[in-house]
Amino acid sequence: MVLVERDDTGVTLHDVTLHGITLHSVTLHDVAREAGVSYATASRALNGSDRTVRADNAARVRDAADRLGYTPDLSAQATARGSSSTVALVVSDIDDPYFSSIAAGVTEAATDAGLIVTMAIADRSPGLELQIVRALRGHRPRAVIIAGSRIAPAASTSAPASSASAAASAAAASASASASASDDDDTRAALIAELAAYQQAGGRVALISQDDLPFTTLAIDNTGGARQLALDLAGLGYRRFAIAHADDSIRTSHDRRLGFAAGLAEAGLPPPALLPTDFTRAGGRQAALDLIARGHGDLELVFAVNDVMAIGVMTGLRESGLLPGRDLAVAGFDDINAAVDVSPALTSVRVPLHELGRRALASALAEPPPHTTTDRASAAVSGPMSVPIPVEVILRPSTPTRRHP
Amino acid sequence: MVLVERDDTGVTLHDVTLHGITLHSVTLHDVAREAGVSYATASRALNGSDRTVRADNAARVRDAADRLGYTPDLSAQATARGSSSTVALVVSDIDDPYFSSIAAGVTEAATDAGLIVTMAIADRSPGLELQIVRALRGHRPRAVIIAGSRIAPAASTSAPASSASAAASAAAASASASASASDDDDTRAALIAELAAYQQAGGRVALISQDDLPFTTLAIDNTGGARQLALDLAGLGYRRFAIAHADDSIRTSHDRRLGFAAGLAEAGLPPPALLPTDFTRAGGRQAALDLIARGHGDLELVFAVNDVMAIGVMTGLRESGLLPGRDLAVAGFDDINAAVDVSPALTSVRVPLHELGRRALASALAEPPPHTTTDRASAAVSGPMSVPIPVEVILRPSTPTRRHP
DNA sequence: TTGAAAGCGCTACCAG
DNA sequence: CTGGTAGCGCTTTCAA
Repeated sequence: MVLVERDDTGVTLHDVTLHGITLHSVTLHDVAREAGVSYATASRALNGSDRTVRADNAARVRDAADRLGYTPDLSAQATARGSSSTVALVVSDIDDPYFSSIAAGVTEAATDAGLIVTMAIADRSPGLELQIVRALRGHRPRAVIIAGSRIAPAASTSAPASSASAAASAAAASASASASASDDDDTRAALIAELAAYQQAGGRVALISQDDLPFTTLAIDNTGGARQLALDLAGLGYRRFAIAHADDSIRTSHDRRLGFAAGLAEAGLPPPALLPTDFTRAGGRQAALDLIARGHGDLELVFAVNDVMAIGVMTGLRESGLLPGRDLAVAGFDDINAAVDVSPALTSVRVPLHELGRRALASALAEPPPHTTTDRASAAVSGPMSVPIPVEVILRPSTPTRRHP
Repeated sequence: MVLVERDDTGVTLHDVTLHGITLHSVTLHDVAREAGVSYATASRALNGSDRTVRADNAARVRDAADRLGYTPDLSAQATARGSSSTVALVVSDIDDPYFSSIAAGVTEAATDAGLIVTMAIADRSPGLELQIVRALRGHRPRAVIIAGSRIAPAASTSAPASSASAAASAAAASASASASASDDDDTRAALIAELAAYQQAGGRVALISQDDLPFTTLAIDNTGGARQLALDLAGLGYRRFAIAHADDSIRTSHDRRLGFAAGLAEAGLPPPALLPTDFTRAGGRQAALDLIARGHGDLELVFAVNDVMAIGVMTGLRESGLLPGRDLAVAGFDDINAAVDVSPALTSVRVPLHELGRRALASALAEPPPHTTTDRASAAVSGPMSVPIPVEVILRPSTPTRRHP
């Protein structure tokens, strides 16, 4: 199966015939022979950590290496070393600007660290997410970063807002959330177990925006940001609000909704009307359509718990013949790139998505090892840390200063 | 370094102490012992291709495997098999909706094929792209998909349109393109060599929208789409056009520009004014600002060679006090998700990005092996194929039907 | 500082 | 159909 043929230049080629395909590549062996040193020395010169190779030998090896076009086989390195040079990134939906910005940050940081990222898409399903994390184990990644879990599976999504009044729908949302609670809890427990095992095996994990799991988490200040937004909007003169939000099983939605309500209360304003819907652009649009269809009364502003929804709201408003910003103000959360592309530009709460990605990787890598051979207790001592990610309100034309009549 | 300890359940744990970190994982060895069969049999039962394991044995092995929580070490598998289970995806900028949609498609298809994708970001630099492809080799991916190369490096980007008249700038753009041509050519040649070597080694490659390289390519019908767009727009009553385009070294821009001009000619209309600028949102905005600043005369419509630029144009128009669609129509190309979020919704040429990603992976995987051991000539016979990707004009409110005065 | 050789976890050959 | 075993390409001890 393996035939080693030598040509006059001393270059050795390994031709591995496999399934009828001929692979062909330069190995460390070839480099060593070409450089006239041993296998071990070549290894040390090229990828060794404790560098104890004489300068001239090292040079000859490096020389031979790139004369031959040698690239270390990372898989082999990984098996030999017991740890790979990859990090795994799990996102709900790479086609969502929120996640693609995070992915950009993670990838950038990984590249800087000499790591390469493997990406998987959980499609907003905790079940799939769990499955992915399991499959990922096989790659023995140095770290796994999960962005955007804790999204209710499709089945448990709240009933469309169209079918009921705001108040009734909110109740329905809670009900459907508890209906699937036990399934969700199972998945959640399994994910925790999986991640814990992975961590035990030396892996690092960082979660983005899921402060309810016992792992290092980058916690976006959803509550504080929404609260501040409410306060700032009140300062602009707004008095009557509605919130387009998703099922409470989506922590992000839940926290932002509560934070916003808290800010309103703090400003001495009445509680907002609730517009329960999906956590998507379509959800936002539908919420707006329904709202206008049944009459929005004296409502002045709709806060959607994320920008994608807010953009949906703007679209829905327009389809209903209303001009966002003028007839009804709109605000979102996340400050995705598109926030400045819509018109009027969208007021939002800026989350440093790109930076968040960078820091997620950094935090994971910086995590203390699970335990050293000598000190098994240390792991328990330094528990999962929470990295707070501050956010910032960005006022834009979608919420113009309001002159009260 | 390796100590094997056996506990009463028969489970064996390998504790590998490395750099002071203790890894810990279940190997095939453990599974084999737990199931009471040989190593080889366990391997066959779990991941073998030619399945010749007695049913009861197979069952016992599977059983043991998930009792122990065994996951094959993919790196080890890859070294042993000589081929990995990953595909590499190189995109210019994952935070750009064009690429993130493609990435979603590739990832989806990869998951379906049981492959996992490693992603790298070339940051729109051919140099970086080359570097990445080189680094990727180490992972021995089954296939590499490159989306969006042939983007001029920052240094050779055309001069800002603001500094000159449209005509003069166009000349400048060509000039700067040729100025950096030799550097570009070097990089290009190196990339081709690298990819060819990779292919020789059994790898598959698919390129998206770079029909000038000798590899399987998914060729978006840029020329035809732009031509059809021009024709349709003419049908709507438009007569005087401008094109916001980028440096001609960016093939995509070049082809779309020429296709559009051809369509105009075909419709018996005068050639478009040229607005050379950057291939980005900022570029589009700047082009619009400059255009309005020096007076757009009787211009009726601006075609930007991609949606991101078109959205920039709309923003620039608004900043100049013009209403896109009413005062000046705007059209783009790509039909990214955001095209329907802006207002008025953007007329564009739909490129099936998600599907494109799926097909890119499929095409790469379907590629004939470079050559079999017996038939070295076959590779030359079945050269690189070009997979045409049809596009479709989508008319939206940013280009309302025009009544001529 | 170097070379020999024993691993890493797994696959695939060869006898039986 | 099964077990033994020689690889895969690399790292890292261990003596020299």
